[in-house]
Amino acid sequence: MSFCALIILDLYKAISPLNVIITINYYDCDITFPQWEEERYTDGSKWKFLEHKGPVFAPPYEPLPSNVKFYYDGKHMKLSPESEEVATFFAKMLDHEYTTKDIFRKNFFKDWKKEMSSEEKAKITDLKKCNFTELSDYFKAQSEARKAMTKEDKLEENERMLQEYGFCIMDNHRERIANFRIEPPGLFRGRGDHPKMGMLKRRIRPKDIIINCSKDSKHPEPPPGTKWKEVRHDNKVTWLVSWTENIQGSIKYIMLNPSSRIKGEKDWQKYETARRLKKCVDRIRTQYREDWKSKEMRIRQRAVALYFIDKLALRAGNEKEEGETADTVGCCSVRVEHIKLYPENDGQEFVVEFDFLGKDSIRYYNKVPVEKRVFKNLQLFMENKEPDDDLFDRLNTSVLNKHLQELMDGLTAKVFRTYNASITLQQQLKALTNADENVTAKILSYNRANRAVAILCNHQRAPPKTFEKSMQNLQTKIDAKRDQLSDAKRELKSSKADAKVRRDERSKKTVETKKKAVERLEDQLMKLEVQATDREENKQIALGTSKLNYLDPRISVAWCKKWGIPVEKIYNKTQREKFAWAIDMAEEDYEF
DNA sequence: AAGAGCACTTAGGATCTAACCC
DNA sequence: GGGTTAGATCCTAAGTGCTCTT
Repeated sequence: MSFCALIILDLYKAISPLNVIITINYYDCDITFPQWEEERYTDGSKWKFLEHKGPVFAPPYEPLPSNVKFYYDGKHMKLSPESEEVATFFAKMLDHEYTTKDIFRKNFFKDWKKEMSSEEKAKITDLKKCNFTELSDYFKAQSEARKAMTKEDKLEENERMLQEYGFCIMDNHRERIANFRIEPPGLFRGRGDHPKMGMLKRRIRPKDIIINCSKDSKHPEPPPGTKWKEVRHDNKVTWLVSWTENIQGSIKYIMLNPSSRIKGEKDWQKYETARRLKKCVDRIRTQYREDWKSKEMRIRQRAVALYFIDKLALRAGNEKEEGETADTVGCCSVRVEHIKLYPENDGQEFVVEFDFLGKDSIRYYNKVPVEKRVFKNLQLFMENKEPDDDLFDRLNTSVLNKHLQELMDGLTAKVFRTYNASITLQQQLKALTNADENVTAKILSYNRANRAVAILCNHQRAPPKTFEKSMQNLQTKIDAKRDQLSDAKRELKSSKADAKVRRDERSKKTVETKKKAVERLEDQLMKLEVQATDREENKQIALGTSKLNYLDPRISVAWCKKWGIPVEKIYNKTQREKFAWAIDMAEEDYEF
């Protein structure tokens, strides 16, 4: 490398940590472009050039073959294609609990009727009298048939679509698109107790679609005989395609993959903000503790809420429109009914019990001892309130974030979650990693550190359906391995005795072989045992979310380098692509 | 200040695929 | 080589937080 190139590269490093990705992509890109400068935009624009092929629409509806029949009140009934399609959506979900729920059925039936012809509407008046079983069986058979399809056929089709629609050109790079397929029509499945479950999610047509690309690009053509809603050239946003969804009226987007420059840079920035919080978190903590004593109610509420956000990694808790979504809360929207105060509980003083549904209707349950001042404040906030009143009636997320912004540039409630997650990982890794242990044991330590974060952030999962069985299977394997090991040890012993008597090369060799066998078995047994521990501890905990969204990847990369663990053991291929910037940047001494 | 709209990140479950076991 | 299982990937809902409007 020439001296000049070195300087440029170095400069690059100062500007962007992503230089290597940029370089790699540069060579990967098979289209030549005017070489405008790689730079961080300072005017809020996100790109200069953007070209893509537009979205892939859901396949059109294929009417049922005539031998697959729908029955109403025991009698065969031929449905119009429009209402038949909606009927198939219900039929496909027949095995799901959803279809037994009152709200789901009510919403579905209401929307279904809108699609029916007037004759159908007159006839079909009771969902209970509808028999979808032939439809359901037909789709089950179809999915079996698809499974039987050769791997090659499926793969080829997918690969072709990916190559054609899965990439775009943004500035100088060919980038992967995250979701280039438009969501197919179907029945809306909200999470938890959602008031809109079962409603018809309508089919998206070209005239619903807004295309975003640069003026000087070749913009995608709509399917023959159709038109886009709009083609715009807004480089202040990162999305390529958008449409408005009919259930909540919100906008959906097609955006780039996490491996893209634009997402990677944002991700890196997020962790840099969290690191800046690290530098001033002591000051902020001192300040909110001081504010617990404030004369002003709103300041006390703000300070207590912030304490929870910091200590318990709660989400901010924006207000939600009633009746539009499931009833879930975060910190600022917690209600009196969601907490219980115990002046004394299990030998601890000033215990607060939290019990509420958070994001995705995941239950947050926690009993925590708090400072006396916090406790007294909570009592005060709850005075003369009904159970369904807001605990923090003088606070909302925008008030809180405005305050945080004054404490540190770029500080918002969610930065605390990122900060506390990452700092916890770093501390736990330090505490749990044992230099003398082997790679397997170290990885268990890593997973335990990861788990501590997942617990902090309340990342739960439903225990896998086959959990008990798979634990049993593993235990059987462990038992078998133990037996093998004791056999091998016995053989080793006897071969040693044998060698002592014979004193020849051949029996010495046998001893060596047997020794190797014992070692191998010991190693295998240990791996199985570690696996069992890991799996048991992970039963209801999801590690993925924190790994992907909250843990500064440079901490993990540095840990791998420090202990000689291949990074592949921690991050799979997709994750390595997403965190390429960190893998490139972080040295073993990296400190969050 | 409240509310709506928009853009973006975060989330768990469903589905697919590859690895493993007999 | 066929069935099972674990892990990867896909899907899209559900959050956060900012800006613009009233």
